[in-house]
Amino acid sequence: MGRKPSSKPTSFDIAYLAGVSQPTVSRALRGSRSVSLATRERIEAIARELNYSVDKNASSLRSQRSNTIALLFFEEQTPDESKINPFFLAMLGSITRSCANRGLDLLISFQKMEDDWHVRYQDSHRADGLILLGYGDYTLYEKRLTELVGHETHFVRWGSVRADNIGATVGSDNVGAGRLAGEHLIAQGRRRIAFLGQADDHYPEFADRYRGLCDVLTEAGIAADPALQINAISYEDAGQRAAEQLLASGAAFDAIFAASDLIAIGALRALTTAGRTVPDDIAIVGFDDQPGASMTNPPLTTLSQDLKGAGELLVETLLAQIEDRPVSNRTIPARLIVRKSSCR
Amino acid sequence: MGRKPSSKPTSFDIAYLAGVSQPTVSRALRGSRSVSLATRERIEAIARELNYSVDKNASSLRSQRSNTIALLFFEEQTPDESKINPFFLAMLGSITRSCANRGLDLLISFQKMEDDWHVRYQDSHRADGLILLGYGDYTLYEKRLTELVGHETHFVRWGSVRADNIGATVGSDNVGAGRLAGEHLIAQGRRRIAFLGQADDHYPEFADRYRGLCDVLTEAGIAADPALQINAISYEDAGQRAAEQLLASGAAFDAIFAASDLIAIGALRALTTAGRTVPDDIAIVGFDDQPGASMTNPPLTTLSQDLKGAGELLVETLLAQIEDRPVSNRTIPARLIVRKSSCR
DNA sequence: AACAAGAACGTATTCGTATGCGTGTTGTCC
DNA sequence: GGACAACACGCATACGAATACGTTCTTGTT
Repeated sequence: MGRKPSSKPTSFDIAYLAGVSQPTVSRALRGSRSVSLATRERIEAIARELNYSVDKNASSLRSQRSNTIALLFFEEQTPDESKINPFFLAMLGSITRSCANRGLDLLISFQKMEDDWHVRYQDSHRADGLILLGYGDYTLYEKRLTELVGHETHFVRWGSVRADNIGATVGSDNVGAGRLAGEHLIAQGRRRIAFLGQADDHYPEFADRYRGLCDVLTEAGIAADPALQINAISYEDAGQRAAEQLLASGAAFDAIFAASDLIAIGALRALTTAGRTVPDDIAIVGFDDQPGASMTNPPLTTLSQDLKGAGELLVETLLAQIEDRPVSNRTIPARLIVRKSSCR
Repeated sequence: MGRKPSSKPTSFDIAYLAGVSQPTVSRALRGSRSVSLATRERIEAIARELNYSVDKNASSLRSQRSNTIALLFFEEQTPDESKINPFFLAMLGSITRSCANRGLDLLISFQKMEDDWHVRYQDSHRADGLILLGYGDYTLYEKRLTELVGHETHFVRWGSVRADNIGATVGSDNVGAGRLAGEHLIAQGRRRIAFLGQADDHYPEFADRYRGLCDVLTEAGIAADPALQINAISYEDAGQRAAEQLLASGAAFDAIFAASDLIAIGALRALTTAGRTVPDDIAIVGFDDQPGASMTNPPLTTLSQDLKGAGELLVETLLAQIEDRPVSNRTIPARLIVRKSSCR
């Protein structure tokens, strides 16, 4: 049995004071059924009084479980600025909340892909698994992801959910969201709907949104016109340039579905500059409902992704993987937020 | 000596392969001078080949050092949304970078103050120290901070740097920044400069900015008019209301120094609505240089805080405290960004 | 009454690394 | 040539909690 309760109390100190052995303290505090209620309550009282807290390192070492997950951001852009995508920041909030609710610690890093994540986080037992948040060209990362799988690293990523994905994926139902946008615009009497955003495999989420739009157009008996799809990555300038390009092409259109709010805002500026009015001449629908979307002129109709649900699902999926429960990819429905920019 | 190199290699496996003892491996990998160069290189080669990585838990347990710091956000507002202050998000980026450079892990949490931080993070040896980022009424937190000091918790906070602060503090030179704003406006020929922002002890950073302005006015032989100071917390509506109040008061003024960009943007809107032109009638200077400050109409003159330096200094100060080196409060100079809103 | 089963613990050991202390070997200087 | 220091390691153990495996009482069963 331990002796004098020194500076930082250990489970031995508690054991001594409670007149039991150290393992009993450990069991009691973890709520094991094999400790009598009376003993447990006595131990808990002493622990509370001493302000005892389990040593995380000792606990993790013995149990081989850190109850910590690592959140890794990877973006290709970001020259050297700490200009983080606002969408992921909101996601960050939602993930921290989910973790806190489950008693998990959260490590974060914005390190580039060059590093050996599995070594740094999982092999060193810092974290039990990884959540990957990225944006941009996914094909660049496939090699890396394959490596992670090879090392039996637990991870979940946010992105476009497809059957052939490497690793577990959670993402918005981008196709469904594209449909919502299309249906709404058609209901508003629009027929010539342009899409501003990359539509190739390098940006699968954007491509999915475009596909949803095309599906709905086809079902409504409207042919999707490839001339109305203009590439744009998710920045205002890109949106502005894309809209200018669309205007310059001379193609007729009465609506724009932008793959992100930033693109939409850029397009809005280009249209206004060109003398087109929104929503009278052209309806616009954005994507993300980012702060500021409601403050444009006119306020932007957009699609809101369920970030709270996303964080929850990411953590839940990762946990399932860590605990060897069956894991499946999951999508989360998006919600249409109707504002002035799409309604005459 | 250890035996068969099993799944996850340990220092024993390496020791066995290198024909040395485990402690020698430990020392070699930590770069101890008491291991010969030849031996160290041999060990390093084997470690690399086995993809060995030191077990963080075992290491931290033995050395009583986690090489991890915890970043805690606390805001009073935030209904339940994950609406994080953009300024702190930028700070987050800068802090993660500093930590990465020093090989530190970063834990983050948005938990409210109710929790026992010192217990959760330091007493459990999750982290060696805490960085506190907050906004709003500091007086609310003093009790808590005193508690942290009482528990000998290592922490640094971001905020107004004053001699009587509880705990180590790092912050912008708000007084100096206020002076910069004042000097600039006076140089532009302005004489009646209003200040929009709280100026009481509950928002010491704002109060400091106001004081810098007042100092410079006094030195220029201009009496600071208390009627030109209107309270406002850091939101657009607050800024708008404050400006409306100022207009309604009938007080003459030819410039506004807003305690934050959000306040400035709100004020800008109020002025425009009231038919005043910026910068011809009224010059405006904001604070923070937040993304979007350059996109207002006219673009906003503002003060930019050195976030990169801030993250660096926060981490450095915390580390000094952890390692028992002398710690002193530090301020960081702000930089004036001149744009159209303040120049005729 | 004898025995099985379970409750409620204790004992010994384990997780993987870091560190205090001791030891053999070499070199060197007078 | 002997003494002493520096070097390069090994040995034993500590860090603090979790866990495999017994052991001791109860209690119930037939």
